Amino acid sequence: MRVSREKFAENREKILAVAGELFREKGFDGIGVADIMKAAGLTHGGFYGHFDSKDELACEASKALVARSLERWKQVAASSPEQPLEALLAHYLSHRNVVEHATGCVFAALTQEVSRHGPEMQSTFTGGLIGLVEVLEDIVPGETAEDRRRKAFASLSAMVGAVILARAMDSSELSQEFLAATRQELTAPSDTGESNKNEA
Amino acid sequence: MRVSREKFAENREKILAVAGELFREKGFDGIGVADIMKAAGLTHGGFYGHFDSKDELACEASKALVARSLERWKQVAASSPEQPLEALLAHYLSHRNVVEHATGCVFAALTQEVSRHGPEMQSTFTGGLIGLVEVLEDIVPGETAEDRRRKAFASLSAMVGAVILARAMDSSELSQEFLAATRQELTAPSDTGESNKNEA
DNA sequence: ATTATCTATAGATCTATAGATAATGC
DNA sequence: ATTATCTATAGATCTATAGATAATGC
Repeated sequence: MRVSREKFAENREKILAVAGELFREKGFDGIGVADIMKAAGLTHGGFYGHFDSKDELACEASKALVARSLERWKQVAASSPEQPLEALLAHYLSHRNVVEHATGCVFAALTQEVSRHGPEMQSTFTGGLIGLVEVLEDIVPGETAEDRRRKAFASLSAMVGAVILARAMDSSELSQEFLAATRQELTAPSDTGESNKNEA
Repeated sequence: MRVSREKFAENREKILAVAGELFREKGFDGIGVADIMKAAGLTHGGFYGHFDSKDELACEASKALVARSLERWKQVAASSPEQPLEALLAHYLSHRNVVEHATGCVFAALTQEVSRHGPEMQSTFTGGLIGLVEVLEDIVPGETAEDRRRKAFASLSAMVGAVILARAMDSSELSQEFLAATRQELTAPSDTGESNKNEA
């Protein structure tokens, strides 16, 4: 029954990968250790050779997901040097990210549970989200660094918020409306009433 | 042990009120029927005289919270006829709404769990969120109804997103930055690069 | 010999129910 | 007599552990 040292490391990664999907799909409380191990092709008892507790798994899986998400954002932004913001909005505010919970954005799936967990998980999410803000700071328009930082925080709020609200809709038309409206406002905002007062 | 018909109705309301707070604080899966009843000053077994199941309670409590939230938004907007949007942003993007989960916005607390529940709860949240969009449609700036509807969807995404992300931060300075940036961008957006090209 | 996994289970927790209890309301 | 609540518990589920098993690696 024992496996090689290499296979052991592979099994750990498999558990982390499967847990990352199941946590995003069902929430930290919505899936048990036994079912995660079964999905990884292992038995329940073997879990505790890899992790001390379910909470440790939740922290490790979150770290991996947050790191991967940040890498992905940097890739997408770098892949379109002409229009990095537009590329990121198209990537993030997508139908796929609304319906595919298990493989979609970790922040859109699990952020509301973070404050109910320990400080380690909160630290992971804080670092990841500020990382995304820093990606946005370099690509949002704005004359001063202060303008861009403010716009980065507000844009990230709108992006994650739009996907979370789109996921709560019971109609795909309404989901799409959250995505399209946010995408458009973050690229070419309509009149704000603060300037260009050329109303009828 | 039996109580009057009037007290029975009072007890039901008490259960709904206590459940509304505990669900928002700990999530639907984070609190049990026994603890909800204890918090309401009743015993576990008595619960099933009021509701058929925990899921029915979750639906009823959500309906009440969503309805109350919508009422509150209308009140706040109506209370400042001169600057209804500014009043709503100040009300919603507040420190209180970040730290007081049990009494704060139901959407900032529970929206991520909605898609894991049944269609009834999804319908409740959909109706509530579209109600908030309609409140915003009447008070956001914009020349056409289409502009305002788009801005309403995008603004709601940003508002709810900002509170959710602020709640995940492990530093109150960063929480505040999400709130302040979103509030400012939704009232007086900075340069977008699409117009007013007066850069250095 | 060491160790990664498996089988089996302890102990805790959770939803829901059954039957008893006692106060209400016809 | 009806019924709202209480006590007690059944049955399911979940985390974590103990001890057995068998393959690896010194």
